[in-house]
Amino acid sequence: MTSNEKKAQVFKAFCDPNRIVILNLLKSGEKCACKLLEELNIGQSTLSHHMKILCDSGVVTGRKDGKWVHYSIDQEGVVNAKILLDEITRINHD
Amino acid sequence: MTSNEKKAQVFKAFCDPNRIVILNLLKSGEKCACKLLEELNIGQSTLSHHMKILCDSGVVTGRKDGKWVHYSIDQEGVVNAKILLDEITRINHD
DNA sequence: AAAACATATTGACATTTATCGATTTATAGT
DNA sequence: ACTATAAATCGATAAATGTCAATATGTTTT
Repeated sequence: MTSNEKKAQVFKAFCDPNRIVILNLLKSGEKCACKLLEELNIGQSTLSHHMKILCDSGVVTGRKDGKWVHYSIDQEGVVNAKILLDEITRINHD
Repeated sequence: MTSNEKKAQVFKAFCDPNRIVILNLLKSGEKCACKLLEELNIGQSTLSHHMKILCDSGVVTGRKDGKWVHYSIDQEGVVNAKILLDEITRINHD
């Protein structure tokens, strides 16, 4: 994967409405997939698919605990996304 | 378009490698489409498609000047994207 | 060991997106 | 008016994405 593909991957976290809803649910703290599933009108496999994209972006992490996976917003990943956004859009003053 | 669809639309600007390249070219200042086209290995209609997505996101603006359109990074749109990113990822401490 | 539960993976399908070439629209220069 | 140039739009196609139902994997409980 090229450097630009990696950067693009980070922002895929934010370019689907369902993932925005999921992130919004995670703002109030860690939640397991089954809890997220209750609040969304999507199937279980679809949720799993979105969680994979969110984790791949680095913005969310999953903590496995027995049969549950508890997902939360990863502040390190968020900072990374913010730095990236800044780099991508900062004007050069040479 | 729902509120979340609008938010998602903003980040579409950043989730394609070619658009990251385009933004990178615009960091050094305003450029017309024909200049961008020289530096990219894509067809003219494809570039036009990407410029539409970038403009729709608010992160880029086009200034028409005769037969040219000069594109540049729109700082107001950038600030909007940064605020959105912050809102979407900020943890609630209640 | 068997049943129940949480999550991931697979396969299928529909929608969206990226891409191109051709055409159209608008502007500039001759 | 004609020609050339810049950019947008259109139509087609291929690739990627979102979605579901079914199945598989791993864990807990009985």
